[in-house]
Amino acid sequence: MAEETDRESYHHGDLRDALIQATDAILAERGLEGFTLRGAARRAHVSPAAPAHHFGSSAGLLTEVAILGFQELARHIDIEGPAESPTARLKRQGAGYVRFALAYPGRFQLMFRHDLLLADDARLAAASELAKVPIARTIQALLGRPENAEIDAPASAMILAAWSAVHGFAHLALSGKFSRLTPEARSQHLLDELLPDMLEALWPEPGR
Amino acid sequence: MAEETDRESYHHGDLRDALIQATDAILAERGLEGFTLRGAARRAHVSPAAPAHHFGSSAGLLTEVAILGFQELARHIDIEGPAESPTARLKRQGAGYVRFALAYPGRFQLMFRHDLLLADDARLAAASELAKVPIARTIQALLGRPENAEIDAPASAMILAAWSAVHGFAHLALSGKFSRLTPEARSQHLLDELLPDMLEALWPEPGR
DNA sequence: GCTCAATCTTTACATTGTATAGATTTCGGG
DNA sequence: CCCGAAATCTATACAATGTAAAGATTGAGC
Repeated sequence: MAEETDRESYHHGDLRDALIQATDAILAERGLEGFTLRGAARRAHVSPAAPAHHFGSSAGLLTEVAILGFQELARHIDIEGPAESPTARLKRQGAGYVRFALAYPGRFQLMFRHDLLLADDARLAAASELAKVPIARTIQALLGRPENAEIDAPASAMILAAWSAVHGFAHLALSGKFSRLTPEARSQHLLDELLPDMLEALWPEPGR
Repeated sequence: MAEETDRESYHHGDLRDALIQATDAILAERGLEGFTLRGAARRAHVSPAAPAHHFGSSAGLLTEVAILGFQELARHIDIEGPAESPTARLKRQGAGYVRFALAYPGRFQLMFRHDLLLADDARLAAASELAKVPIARTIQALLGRPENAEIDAPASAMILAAWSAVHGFAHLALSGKFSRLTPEARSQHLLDELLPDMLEALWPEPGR
């Protein structure tokens, strides 16, 4: 089975982007386990060694996809909503975090597999931090801090708590630890029942 | 480089257990990325195909190791301690969870990689549930429920919250998301500072 | 228009998981 | 005791993977 390289011109034109798109598509269709560097190259109609020139290695390509993933995650968290209490906002953001993880499990799992990524890539670290910003802002409001106040120790602990709780929930869900339900019904049940209940247990809404 | 199979007798004697031990040792020494089925076979001085007869596949062997991991995790959580408030006990158990993850990262990561395990193995599921029991017991006490009371919805939400928080913390730590510190100092800092602060933010100790 | 660097292919290699078939040993029933 | 069958392990083989090395092709700047 020869590698399909039926292309009109020798040069691809925009191989770098094509490989990133191909990888993202594979993650969506077959999950992280379904990804291989050669598979991505096939999908972009280039030879197995072509990706190396643009990304150095498999980890280089995956790092680019992970960066896009963190940016997309930030967008899922930072959704606009009605005027609401800080705790309600925190819950909506937490739901956004988990909704992203369940909707794009391949992307999400990749983003935290630092054995597959260029661990000390500055842009990756920056993108990762980016996703934390909206949560941090809400926590500050929840603690009654003024806008743009410095993040002190209690606030930082609370941010870590919120992040860990939703991340742990998402990761446990994707690891199959909540799976007594059918796969289709599960996502909705997780988002509509389990997650709100958990968040309510951690940050009770005053008017309840 | 031939596979080393210098053994006095044709049969190994206790290959099944030897392979489990070899795998666990590899996880400890080189992490989960360092594991290969052939490597485990080499370490047990048998041929590459020998494991298949005892475990069917790589996932079969790893599942056995994961089961042991969950049992060991349960032991790390269920440590005896001085008489204390339920919140204090919950924090000690949470610290046990995270301490296990940081001390045995290879094991811990494996336990939640259901792409590497026999996902619907009953014994694995049981071992996984086992680790949740001590936490559930403490939550019941924290909510003022009588001993051996049924777990109602609020309790279940709280258990999920505690589990998710410590699991998320551990997973984020192992994914390198807290890594501004040197690797040696990090574990202690995480366990002595960050984690207690986070748990204190979620379950404040009355006398503080 | 020429040169050179960028881009991509070809080929090759070590390594992996595991399927298949054969060798060796153990063990229980006559 | 012994002998056939089952259990256990080896040998061989194969398709796939990541990527290194060397060669082919193209485009961009002078």
